[in-house]
Amino acid sequence: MHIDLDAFFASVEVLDDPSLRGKPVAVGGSQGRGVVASASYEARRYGVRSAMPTVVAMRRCPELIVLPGRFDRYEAYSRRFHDVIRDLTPEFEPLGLDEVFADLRSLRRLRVRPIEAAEALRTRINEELRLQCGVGLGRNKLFAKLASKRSKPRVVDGELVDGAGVVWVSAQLEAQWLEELPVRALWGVGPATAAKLEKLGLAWVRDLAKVDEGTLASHVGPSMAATLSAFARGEDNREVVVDRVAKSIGHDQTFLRSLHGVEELVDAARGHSAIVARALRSQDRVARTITVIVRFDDFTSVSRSQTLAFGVDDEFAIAAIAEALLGSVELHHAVRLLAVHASSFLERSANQMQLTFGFEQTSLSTRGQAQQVSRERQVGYEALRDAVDEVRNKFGQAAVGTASELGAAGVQIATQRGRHAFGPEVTP
DNA sequence: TCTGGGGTCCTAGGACCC
DNA sequence: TCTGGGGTCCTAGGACCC
Repeated sequence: MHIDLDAFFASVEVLDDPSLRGKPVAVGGSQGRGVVASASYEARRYGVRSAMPTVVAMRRCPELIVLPGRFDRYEAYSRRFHDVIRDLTPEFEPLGLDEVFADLRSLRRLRVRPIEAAEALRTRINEELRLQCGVGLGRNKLFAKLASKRSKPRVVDGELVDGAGVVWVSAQLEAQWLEELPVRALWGVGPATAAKLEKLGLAWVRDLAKVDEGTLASHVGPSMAATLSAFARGEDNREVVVDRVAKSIGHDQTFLRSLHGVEELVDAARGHSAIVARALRSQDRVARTITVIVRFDDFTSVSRSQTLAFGVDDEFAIAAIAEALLGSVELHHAVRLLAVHASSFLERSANQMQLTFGFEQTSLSTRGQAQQVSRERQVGYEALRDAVDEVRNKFGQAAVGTASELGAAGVQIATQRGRHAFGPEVTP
């Protein structure tokens, strides 16, 4: 079973502000370089779509209401969504905040009928969460996902047409879809792969079934070839994976105005590092690999990464590594995006060594050789940092922070009542 | 019209070990 | 004197998903 919430972010915004109901609403970046993350069906009638630049969306629909997005709210709704699924079965796998795959095989002996379970689920999601959703039932992930897509409302000639809500894929329907769907409809086939297949004269799923896997592999690689050949036969052996654990954590930011020079980048990287470090600590994990990604104004990107022998979860340590990595990037253009990612996780308790205070003076040429830091000083620092984490968890991210995260403009403390600014002469 | 931010997975080359 | 094959790990880049 695949369940997909309709226009999720936009729908949550409408629930929280009923005056938006019936209006074209989009969630996404409203400023210069933003894109649409989610659009209400009213907005879709104008041709507004996810991933569309907001300026384009505004052109198509001048009265579009663009909201910045409140991910805490979406996460809260997502948890409630998962709670409802969990009542049916614990065997489910979320994909992002608004979709899940559920494995219904173990429900057979309980004599739960999939169609009835799907209908009941839809009713509960509608009544308890006040959200709409589509449900697909199929023999594997491939068909379940295609089915949930078919179950949804859609825009035809600018008019909204209701979906069936639940779609079950019969053997006949399987055959029909394999016959009539374009390759682009398949999971894993995006613009690049579709273009390659197009060149081979393979525009339809039925075409894939005729070409041998080896030929396919020489054009799209062995893994993709195997997947596509299987899909073309209606086969998909992907399991529903319960309790997937993240393999990387990162923070990407596209700047309103592009950055110039390594100093501006290093400044920005401090903020990124703090966000990544906080996420790491909240999950009691440390990362051995730190990656920076730089995207230039011409949209080319470069990445640099370094793997250490031990893990880090400290903003200063991560920022120091990021800074060294950024130093090896040739800045031939202005930079529109900077990302800092952490991967190769270890449990915090399994970590051999912690790298924290004082690392910023360490030359990275020593590659993983931590500067000797007095144990006392390190323990004191970690206690301080953990206390800061606690304050933030209780009172919000803006409650307390370091000056370096805020940049050269000085220390600013945001409160719910107002904003107090202190000049750069203040010593934090 | 001009391209987000959170992720996953794959590929290819190189270093290194046995 | 020149060179194998199996394997792991790391780095960089790219495609894709929501």
